[in-house]
Amino acid sequence: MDLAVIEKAANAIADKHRLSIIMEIVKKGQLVCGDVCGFTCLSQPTVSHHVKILVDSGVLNSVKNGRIVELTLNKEMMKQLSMFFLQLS
Amino acid sequence: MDLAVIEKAANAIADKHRLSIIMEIVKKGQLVCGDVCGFTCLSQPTVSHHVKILVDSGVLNSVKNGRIVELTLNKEMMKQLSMFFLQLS
DNA sequence: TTGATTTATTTAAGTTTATCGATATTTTAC
DNA sequence: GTAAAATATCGATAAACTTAAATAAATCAA
Repeated sequence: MDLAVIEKAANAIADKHRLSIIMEIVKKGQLVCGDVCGFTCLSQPTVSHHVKILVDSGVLNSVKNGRIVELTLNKEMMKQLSMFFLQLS
Repeated sequence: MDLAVIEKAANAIADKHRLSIIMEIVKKGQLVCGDVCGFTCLSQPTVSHHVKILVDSGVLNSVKNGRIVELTLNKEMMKQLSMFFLQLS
């Protein structure tokens, strides 16, 4: 378990807007970037910025499909995080 | 599961120095603030600042014992975090 | 009580992050 | 090829964070 991975993932999660993106993906299964502008009050460049942080950290998976980007949760990362905190508890 | 709790805990964890404080406590069982100045290269006020963030977020427990502050891991919080990510995986 | 020790607070500088308007890039539709 | 749509990048600004020096507060020891 690489601590740098944990640190980066924690940083991605440690934001109100990014957490709400995660929870919306959990609810819907997947999202495209444009959806995020809808349920948050953020501009498109700001959404793009937050999505980049989530994807770069490994919290979200992104698949480019034509001109849209489909976002899903990286469940493998969720499992790793769960195991990490389980070991600490 | 309150998302604000998750956000605050994630923020506390999302820092190299704070993560190393956590891991040192895991290894040793407990620490006093002064110890942290030893194994990190941080000044005493900086350590105090980081410890405050960790305690305020609920990641660490602190017990004042005379003039020293004993720090332990809040395992209940670790359990909550583990469960949160387990549900997402 | 005086001096030493441990932690907290204040303040300020430097760095990073969040935000959005403007613009660019990529892809689709016509 | 042109226009529209989805996302990314750039540039600027404001807010937040990290850090440490200086200082304060609390407690212990002699």
